[in-house]
Amino acid sequence: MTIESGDTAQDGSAASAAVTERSAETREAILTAAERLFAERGMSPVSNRQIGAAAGQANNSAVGYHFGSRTELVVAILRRHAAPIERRRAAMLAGLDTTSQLHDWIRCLVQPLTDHLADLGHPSWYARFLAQADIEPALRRVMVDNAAASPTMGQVVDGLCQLLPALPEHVHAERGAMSRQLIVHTCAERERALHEGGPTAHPTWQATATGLVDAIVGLWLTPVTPA
Amino acid sequence: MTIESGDTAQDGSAASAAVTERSAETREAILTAAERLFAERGMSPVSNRQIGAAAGQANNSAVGYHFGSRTELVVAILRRHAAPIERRRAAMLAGLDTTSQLHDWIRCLVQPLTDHLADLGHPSWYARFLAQADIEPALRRVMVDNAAASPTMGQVVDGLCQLLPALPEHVHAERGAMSRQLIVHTCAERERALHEGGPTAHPTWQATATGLVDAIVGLWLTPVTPA
DNA sequence: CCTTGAATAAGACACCCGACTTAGCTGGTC
DNA sequence: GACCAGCTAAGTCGGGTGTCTTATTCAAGG
Repeated sequence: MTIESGDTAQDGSAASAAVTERSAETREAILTAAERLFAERGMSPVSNRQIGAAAGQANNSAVGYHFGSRTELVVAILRRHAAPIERRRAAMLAGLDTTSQLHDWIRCLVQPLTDHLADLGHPSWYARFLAQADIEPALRRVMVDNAAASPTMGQVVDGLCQLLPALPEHVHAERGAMSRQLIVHTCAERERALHEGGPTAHPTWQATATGLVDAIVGLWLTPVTPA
Repeated sequence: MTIESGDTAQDGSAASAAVTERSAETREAILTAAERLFAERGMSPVSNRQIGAAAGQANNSAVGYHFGSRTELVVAILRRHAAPIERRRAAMLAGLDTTSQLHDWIRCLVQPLTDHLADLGHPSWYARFLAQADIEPALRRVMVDNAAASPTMGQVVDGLCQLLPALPEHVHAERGAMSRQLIVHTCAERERALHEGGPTAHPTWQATATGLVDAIVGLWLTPVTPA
């Protein structure tokens, strides 16, 4: 039998604390292993067996037992990072006021992720994982749904709309998509360079965020060539 | 025995025109099938057997016969599109002069691809294929090597360097990478939307190019926040 | 002490894959 | 006409994978 999605099984009263704790530990181990393997090799070529083995599980179907489907596994990885990122964004939003510039608002878009990546230390895999999930045709929908579910993200978008020049609806949508792509793939590229020991454009995640904010500000403020 | 990479086998004098032509036809069929399957499902989950079957080949190892390795298959797909794109870029470069603006040079970066995609008609898969190859860890190197081998690309970069404000070396590299990411993934996103019948930011590839050029110009002209 | 149920271990089964081998077909060469 | 080389068809084989089934461990409760 598989566990119902979402939380660990503690329905009724039968589940003991020790058991659920052990389960939670292996869940974490599986999530960590899966995130690493996905980032390194991509999603599809990594089998559930390999993930389980990398997580120290001898059971063939350990992954299937704790997470029903592949999609739920990905969602669980996203959720594990979403919480701290949301917390950072909420804190940054609280520091804004009516005198804040466009830079400050866009920084709320970028820095929660880069700070989180910096906090993860070296090596990290989350940025590359995000890039993989962003491309995988079957997972894009999960990505955007997960992003849309973020309450702080909505606040940032609202704030941006008031500061930005009036733009046609389709240009607004286009540049939003571009901003997302820049953030995800630039972070992934830097993380990859860090992992391989190659050269990086910026010495720190903080500097990377600054470069990204500059670029995205320019992207939004550039004039629209009429069709 | 496998064919040596590159062209079809016509060493010595034994190869007849009819045979090589038949071989070229199945090569084309395999390339077309592979490009479509890769774009739809990603690289790794698609097996050589499936590609061969989709190309109408009954042989298990048809792909392995015509293309030695997986990488060479990808390179062959890239090369098939590279030629017409190069041709377009060369023609655009010939139309530039000393009065050309930054917009015009950056258009030489974007429009050869978008025009090519428009020329492919509907449905096309090349943009999504590029995005997949850009992410696949094992294929990134092939991508950049292939791009660096383009002579017209070098001319564009040279032209841009003269028009752009003086930028620190690392910022220059960063924004170049961002430009590439924007082009590839924005085109992939539009192609995906076209394929799924969803809404698109722009009605045509031409308009998409204009939006991309605007964004990339803004990206390059935005001031650099000092560290 | 024995049972209960969750979590894991260990294995069985059918399936698909890549690599390899063999055979058949076709069109040119001598 | 015999021959040959390139291309394709068809099949074999070992290995990895997902799913399912059974056995084992372990803590809590009667």
